[in-house]
Amino acid sequence: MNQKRPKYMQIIDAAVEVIAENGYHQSQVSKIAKQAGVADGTIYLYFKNKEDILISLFKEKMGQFIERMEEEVKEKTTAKEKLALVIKQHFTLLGNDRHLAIVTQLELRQSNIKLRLKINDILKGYLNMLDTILTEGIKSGEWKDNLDVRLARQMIFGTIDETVTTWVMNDQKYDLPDLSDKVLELLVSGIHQN
Amino acid sequence: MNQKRPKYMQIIDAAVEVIAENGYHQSQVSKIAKQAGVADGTIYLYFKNKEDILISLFKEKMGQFIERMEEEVKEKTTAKEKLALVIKQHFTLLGNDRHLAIVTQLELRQSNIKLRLKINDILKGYLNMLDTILTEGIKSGEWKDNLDVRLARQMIFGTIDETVTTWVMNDQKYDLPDLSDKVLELLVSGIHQN
Amino acid sequence: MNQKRPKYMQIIDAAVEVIAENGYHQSQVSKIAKQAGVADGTIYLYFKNKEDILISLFKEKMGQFIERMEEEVKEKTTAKEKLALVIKQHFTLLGNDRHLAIVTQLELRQSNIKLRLKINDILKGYLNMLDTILTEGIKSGEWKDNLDVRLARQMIFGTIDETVTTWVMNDQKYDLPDLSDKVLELLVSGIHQN
Amino acid sequence: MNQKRPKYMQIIDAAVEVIAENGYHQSQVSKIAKQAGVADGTIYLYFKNKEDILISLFKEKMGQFIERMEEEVKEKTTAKEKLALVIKQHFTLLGNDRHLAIVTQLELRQSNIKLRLKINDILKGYLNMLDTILTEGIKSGEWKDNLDVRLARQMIFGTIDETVTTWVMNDQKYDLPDLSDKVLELLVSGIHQN
DNA sequence: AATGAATGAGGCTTCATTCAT
DNA sequence: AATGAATGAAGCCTCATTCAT
Repeated sequence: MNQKRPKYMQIIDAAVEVIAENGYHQSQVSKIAKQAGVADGTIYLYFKNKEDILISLFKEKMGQFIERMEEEVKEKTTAKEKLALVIKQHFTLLGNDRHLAIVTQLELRQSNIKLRLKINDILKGYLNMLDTILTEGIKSGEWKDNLDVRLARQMIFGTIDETVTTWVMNDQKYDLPDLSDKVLELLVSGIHQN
Repeated sequence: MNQKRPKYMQIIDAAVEVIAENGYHQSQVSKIAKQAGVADGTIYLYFKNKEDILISLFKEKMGQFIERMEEEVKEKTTAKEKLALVIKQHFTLLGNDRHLAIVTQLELRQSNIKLRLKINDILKGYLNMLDTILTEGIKSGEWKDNLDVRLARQMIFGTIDETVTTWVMNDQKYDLPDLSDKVLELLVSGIHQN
Repeated sequence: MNQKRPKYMQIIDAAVEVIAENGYHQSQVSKIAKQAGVADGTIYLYFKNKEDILISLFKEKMGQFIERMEEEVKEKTTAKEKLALVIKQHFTLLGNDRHLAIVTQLELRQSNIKLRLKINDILKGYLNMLDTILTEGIKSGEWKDNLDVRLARQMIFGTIDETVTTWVMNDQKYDLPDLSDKVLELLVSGIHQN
Repeated sequence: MNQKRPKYMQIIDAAVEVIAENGYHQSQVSKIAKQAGVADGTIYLYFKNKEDILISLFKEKMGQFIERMEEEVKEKTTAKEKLALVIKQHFTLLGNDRHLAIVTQLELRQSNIKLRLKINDILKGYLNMLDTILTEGIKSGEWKDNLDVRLARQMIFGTIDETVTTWVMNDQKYDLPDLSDKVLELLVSGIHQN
């Protein structure tokens, strides 16, 4: 589909760039069209409306990322290895694409609730994957057997998300993937001595 | 001051209610004024502009909360007790005020970057408090001595924040303060067996 | 009246100063009240509304000036002497009071048509005086006997007014009363050789 | 350009009409758009903001007039003939377009100082032309050789302007171009006998 | 499939005026 | 006579979307 309709991805990539550079509220459709090298009206041949651009953007960028990761996770055996992979990949994806990181961590969150609920739907796959890893780890005896999976998943996702956001807000001064091991260790062992 | 200028808090409370019920982008100044029972122009006797209402809202509600908590934290002795208090209080404040929770977790995040940076400034006090608790716990031997304080703080804040947001997005179906102990335990001991 | 109600002139003088320094559209009633050292509401004990301040301002400042000049003109004998006096006095009044000059030449003209018609009413006395001087000069043989009094008056007033306005717009760099003789000569003899 | 962008002149002409009929402060953008038969937003495809409409209005109407007159003046030989042409044309332009006369003499003067300074810039061409005519007349011996050019120009412009304004304020009861000869004679010979 | 000129709804803020004290 | 907190009407401009070409 993308090859047959090359302008589709062209517009999405333009949107990421424009939003990252101008901010969500300064990213008018006309600006995205200009950056994509198409007319304003052309946008509406590929997307229903502006919101659809943003949802599609998230779906394309994160959806593909999640699918790919689900594949790779299968190749790991222990739950800890799987969790390590998720963290590493998450940090690597955004650590290598500053524009995408700015858009997902800061700009896209300025959208209205309706859009954010749709974004959450896309994230469901990610969260389900975390749940699976957690459930497997409990079964295998790696994790506590009385672990509250939902809370644990919120801790994992909340920690990853907050770590990326802080990194973005600090102007990406340090290397994000470098933090993977320490974050994994924190999530697995907590902060206490021993 | 608030007693001498009753309309100040009156407007802020109205803003919380209006934003929680109508959403950030559907909360016109005129709507807030009507809810507060004052004329539109009266708003501008107490606030510089619309953005100032939102910053003041966050400052009053969260700022006071943070100050109060800093006092209470001093009365606890161990770092774990202090962390337990913070989590409990945080969940209790927002768990008891659904409107405020909606506003802080969902609506206020739709504001522009400039406003969010000002909100972050107010949150600094909270984050500093967490850092202090972490540093003390390291000194006292409660926490790992090689703990990365910044990452640990991001885990704690990210977990608390994500837990509240999930609770809000699930229409507050369950009791938030009830989760305090489990969340504390997760943060302290991690997810692994033993 | 002015001595019994000292705040009346106090407010008018404040208005001149505020308008000269801030411009017509930046001269809010509250600013004038503050400059006059009275409360906003007090203004309305002395003036019907904001427009009334401006009309009164012009009436007091120009009205008195016109009356005084009408007296002084009587003491002169020839029409040319009378015209010379008018020009000299006009230039001197405004040349010595830069604030008043700014207000009458620039700021007050930004008022709406209704106000300007009222200002024109006050100027009637001035224009009538010019008409009288012109009529007398024709009778005495000083001026052309086929002189169109209305046109001649428009030339005289237009020239004086334009001269003052240009002086104000040039930041009052040169001395205005110094120009009196040359302006008189131009009006009397025109620009042609001989 | 005007033929290729017909809406540009359409909007300017609408602005003249609306301002002449409703007054400067009652001429909302929406009213001008309605009169021009376009949507409000269309205004902003052709003008930066409301002020820009007014500046453009003056530039188009007076600017073109000045340019045309500069051409025609060249065809006259004596300074007096040139001055006669200027007066005649000025009176004819505004005498034939009552709406434009109302706008330039009354309404546009209510604009703020910033706008009026821009209008003055456009008038510079006109004033320079007067200066040139005066300088040439001095050289040719038509005018006094000790003539103060600046003052003479202020007399000429002030007289023309005041004559038009009086005509407008008197509801254009008499014929303006008819006054040209008498005004010329006054400016050239002054008011005195012989 | 592509264009881009045209549309028109919608809200923050100012400030002259009032009136209870 | 004096205060000053409160009122509330009113308009410029942006930008997502459409549609004739």
